[in-house]
Amino acid sequence: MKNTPEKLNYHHGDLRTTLLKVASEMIKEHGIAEVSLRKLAARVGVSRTAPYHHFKDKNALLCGIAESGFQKLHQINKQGFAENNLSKREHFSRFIHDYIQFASKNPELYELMFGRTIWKDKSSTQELRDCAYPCFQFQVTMIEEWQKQGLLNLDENVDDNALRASQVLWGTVHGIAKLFIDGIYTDNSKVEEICDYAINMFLSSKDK
Amino acid sequence: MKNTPEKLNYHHGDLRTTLLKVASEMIKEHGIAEVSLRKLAARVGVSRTAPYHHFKDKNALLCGIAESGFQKLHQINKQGFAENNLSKREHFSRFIHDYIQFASKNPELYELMFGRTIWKDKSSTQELRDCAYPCFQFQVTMIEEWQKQGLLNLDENVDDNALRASQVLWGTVHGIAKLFIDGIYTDNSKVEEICDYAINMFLSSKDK
DNA sequence: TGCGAAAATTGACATCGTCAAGTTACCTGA
DNA sequence: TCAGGTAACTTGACGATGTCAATTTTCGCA
Repeated sequence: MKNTPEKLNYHHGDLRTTLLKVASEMIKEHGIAEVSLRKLAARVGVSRTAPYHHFKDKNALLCGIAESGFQKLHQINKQGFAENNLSKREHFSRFIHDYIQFASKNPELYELMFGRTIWKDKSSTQELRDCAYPCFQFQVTMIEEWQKQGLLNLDENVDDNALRASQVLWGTVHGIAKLFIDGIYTDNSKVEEICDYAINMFLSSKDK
Repeated sequence: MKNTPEKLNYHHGDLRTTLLKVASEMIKEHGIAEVSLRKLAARVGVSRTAPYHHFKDKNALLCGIAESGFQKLHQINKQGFAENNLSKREHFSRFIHDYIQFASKNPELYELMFGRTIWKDKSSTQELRDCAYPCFQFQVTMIEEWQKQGLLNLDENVDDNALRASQVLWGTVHGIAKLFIDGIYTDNSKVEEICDYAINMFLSSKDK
């Protein structure tokens, strides 16, 4: 019944959560650039400086939103990896497709998660790092797994295989995602096709 | 002798060029975010609105800078391609390394060239597009060439090979570049190594 | 009941992009 | 030579933004 949150009260009650939620919506709908603390505060029905009692500054709030993005992505990866009626090739394929799907469906969030706004100049929050690193690490571990199983078309002469393979692979999906998100690749209907092509390029010949 | 440009004159003489030059320096030294029209104007020794007589708005000025970036990149690619005492494998390798080198050495410029500031929302200038598309196209053509020569580890079942291969390949280098530039990959000393690994992954087995 | 801390507010400031109106310098044609 | 138009440039102003400082309101606990 009380679905419409009444802002009668001086104390909002759960402003922090509300700010994150509403800001996420604003980002999703109008893009990161359109989010200002003042507009956000207005939309929540609170004074312009109220958010400062819950976030050190704008950057901290954005980090908070990015956190939830990493949680979501991490969860997606874990789900895919846990799917146990798939061949390793299918697992690999699913990982790539899931990743790109996530990026295409949440372009603004993805931009925020990996954009320089946050990571450049060490402006990332400790909490964000605590959220993001396990997510990164999980991806590295997955790829390491496939690499050990000989799924990938890799260079036997390199020692540091696992790390390098995952760096290149992540680079590829990240790059494709970015090129789409930033409007350089424009034909969105080709996303999956490009992914499939990438997957094939990465597979060792015997697994094609 | 007259190396110090005297700003005595009401009419600057060549403000447009100067703005582009100084703005480029500012970008290179302090990053895109630190460039404001006002600071730029001040540094050039001109009033805050003077730039508006040479550029429609800030975005147009940034596009102007990006233009020169694409020209530089295009030139680098052409040079590499023209080098005729290299094997095709070496050509391919050089292309990748050159690209990443360019990105690492001009991170802020690269960010500008491919960032959403410019390409999102069709805010790119016509002149910029006239500069960028040939650059893109050249890359596609090069990759198409290597693909025809059977250099790449690609999927014979796909029709649209050339375009797809170039999209994936560009995605990879772009992604790696971005991950470094945006501060997610932090060990810059490993750039070349990662590139070499990528190159090996892309090469068809017989060419390794 | 009273009091301290937490939550929220208003006021203020600097910075920014950009518009409008005015001023200055140059160039061209009579 | 000079009149006048035009391009280059300037000052003034506006609204938006992030954020600080000082203040007020409310809550929860002793």
